Amino acid sequence: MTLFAEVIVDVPTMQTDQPFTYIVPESLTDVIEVGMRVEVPFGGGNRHIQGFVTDLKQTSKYPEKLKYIIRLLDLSPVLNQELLALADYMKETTYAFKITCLQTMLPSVMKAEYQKKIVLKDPRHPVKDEYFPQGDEMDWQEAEKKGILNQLKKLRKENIVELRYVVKNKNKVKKIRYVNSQLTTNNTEEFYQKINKQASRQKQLFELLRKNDHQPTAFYTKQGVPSTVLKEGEKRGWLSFEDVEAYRDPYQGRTFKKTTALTLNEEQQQAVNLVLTSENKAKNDVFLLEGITGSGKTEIYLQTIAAVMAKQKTAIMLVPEIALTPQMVERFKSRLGDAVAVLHSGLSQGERYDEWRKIERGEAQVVVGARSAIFAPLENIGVIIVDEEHETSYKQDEAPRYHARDLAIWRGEYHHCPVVLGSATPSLESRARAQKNIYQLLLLRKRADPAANLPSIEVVDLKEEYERKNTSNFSEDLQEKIADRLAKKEQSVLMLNRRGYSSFVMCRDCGYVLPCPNCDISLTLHMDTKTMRCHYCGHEERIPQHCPECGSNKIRYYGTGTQKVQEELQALFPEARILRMDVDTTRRKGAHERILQKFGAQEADILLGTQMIAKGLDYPNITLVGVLNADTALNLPDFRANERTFQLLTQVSGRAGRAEKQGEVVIQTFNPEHHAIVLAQQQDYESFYEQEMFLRHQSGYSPYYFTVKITCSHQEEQMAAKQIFKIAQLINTGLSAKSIVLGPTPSAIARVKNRYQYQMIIKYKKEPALSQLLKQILNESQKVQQKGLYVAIDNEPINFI
DNA sequence: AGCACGCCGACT
DNA sequence: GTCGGCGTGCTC
Repeated sequence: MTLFAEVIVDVPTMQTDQPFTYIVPESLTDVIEVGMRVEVPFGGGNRHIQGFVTDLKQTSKYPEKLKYIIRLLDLSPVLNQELLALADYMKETTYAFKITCLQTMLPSVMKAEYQKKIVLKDPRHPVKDEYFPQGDEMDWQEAEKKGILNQLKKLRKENIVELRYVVKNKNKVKKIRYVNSQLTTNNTEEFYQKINKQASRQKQLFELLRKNDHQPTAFYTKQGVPSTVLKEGEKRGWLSFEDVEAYRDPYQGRTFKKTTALTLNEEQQQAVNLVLTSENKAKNDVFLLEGITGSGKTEIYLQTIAAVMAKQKTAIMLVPEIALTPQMVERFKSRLGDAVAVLHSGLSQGERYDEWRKIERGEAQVVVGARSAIFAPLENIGVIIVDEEHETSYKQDEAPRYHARDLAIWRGEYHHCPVVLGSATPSLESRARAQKNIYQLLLLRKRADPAANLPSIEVVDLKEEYERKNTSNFSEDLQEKIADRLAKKEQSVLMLNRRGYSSFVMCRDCGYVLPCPNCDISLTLHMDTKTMRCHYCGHEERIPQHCPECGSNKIRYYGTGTQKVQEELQALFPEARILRMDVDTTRRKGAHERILQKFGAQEADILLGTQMIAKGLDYPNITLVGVLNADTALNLPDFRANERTFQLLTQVSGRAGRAEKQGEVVIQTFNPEHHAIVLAQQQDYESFYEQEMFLRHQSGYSPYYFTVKITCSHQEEQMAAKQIFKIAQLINTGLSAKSIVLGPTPSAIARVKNRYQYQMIIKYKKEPALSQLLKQILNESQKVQQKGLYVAIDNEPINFI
């Protein structure tokens, strides 16, 4: 009986985005399984590519003659039924190709590389000497370099050489060579006699082997035994070698001091109990854990996971990439032990693959990782936690544009387990769902450390500073407080908000920022066209010379750099030891950690940085936090600008006074009466939530409306524009009257990598046919595709720019 | 994506 | 008359 395999091939295009049927050769019928990677012939020539088996059947619908699977690339499936189903869900919701979804779920080493080779069919053929002096095959690229490609192409037509495609499996398993002693009480004396009296190294090895059996070769060479002597030992029969599979472990050799659970306060205990009760009942509840900074959310996670582990179940814990600091990893490893696998961007490809294998084999019970850790191949999941659930890094900004939070909820449903979304400042979307009882709200109002008080927050109006002719980045208040900390040998953290740098225009006298007349957001400065533009509706106007509000001519581009600020700061406090942390100083691997470590070790008085310092900083001696410019994020042309500002200010304020010493926060702003700033000062998330929801309702944005962004790009501006307007027409005729279409308009960065971008945004409440319409658009734009025209659909975009 | 097929300009 | 340019269409 012939077996057929449905295969998703590694060709990410619309036309090939479907399973292709292949015959399973008889030799593989017993071993092939759904979820394995295979090598298959595809298209003209002898082209071979990688594919994923998604189904096995006894019959084939496809009548033509089918091709055979060449070989299996795996011994066991790399994707189980759950993850294959998750890929379907991803495809539906992100409009990505199936193959892209599948590959995204696996470590990058599992994506095949292709090598094209030219092979001489008969090694005795007379052309061998001329074209194949060594061996009977040659890389295509090598032939190209040598300039003999055309000749070889001719030989191919004459059937003398052929093309061969090699699908290279990059996932290499690391092996360590172990030494097993063959010495026994019976033969030891005999071997000893055989050692040459002068051969001191051999004697040393002999003694070592008697005491230390089964060690890696490195153990012996470290003691001064050369590898040649080890080989000699094998020859003489004292020892044998054994290659043992090993993991590349980034934490190898590190020991983590075991810690025990901290005592929970009533609120924390209540949260743990509710989540575990849900787990016990195998319900797929989603909890929104809303807790002020320092309320001990991590301890709740740890104890919940520990309880789940005790039931022999597994857990996933997602954290934003930036929060995966050594401090955080240490906390998990030391509490939960070796069962913790950690996945983050700092790992090499090999390390990542090994962590994945550990999980896949069931050797890790807990996975802690950034966005992509949601694809951890765990079975029997008991709880999934998404920490800092409001973080935008959970949304991938390239295809497939998935949101890890959504996939976490999907997996929770699949496993009938609770999902915990944690944050001090939940996204409005999540908080709104909690309001509607779709999620269960768990509130933490107290700091876990009873000695720690919430910091006091002061807002400084920079307009007043300017009136007093202080045009520096440091208000008098902030300067005084920094001086005070320096005197008391306490630490300060200063944040320079770089978001939106120079992209908007503001009046230095009154803080007025040019808004869009139609959209309730600020206009973006486009230097290329010297205009102010709205990204939503396409409104365009001249750059103003005078402030429309107060008539001042001090209206200018706003923004400043960390380096400049550091110089200014150093001039103000010549004796201060300043550490700077921004993209420039953290580019090198591990630089981020080193700076934090240095600051933690009190080797600096002031840490000056961009928003990357807002997270994970937990040092007891920080008693002052200064935000130099709270406004920049506020003025981004994005309906989430208020939310981001509030989140950032809350986050960074939480760095101050985490222990007994009282913390102070100074927020410098041109908009002291803006609700995002006032409510951040009052540390009142709930009021912020209500006010912001009101604004979202008025302006018709998430969570009241769903959004989809469509982007067209092409090297020629006209092509991109033409296509987006064509799409806009299709959308406009296909949508109900209740939905709103913004644009099309050129994207904020009108040209990226020499491609012009146009975008439009669809806002809708209920549009059951939209998904189908979008798929059709993708399909058709592919059909009429002029070379190099790309259409991208971003469902629930995070960045509107 | 990448290959074959096919139809037009510059060469032996 | 042929070699090779790249526009089109298809891949189990």
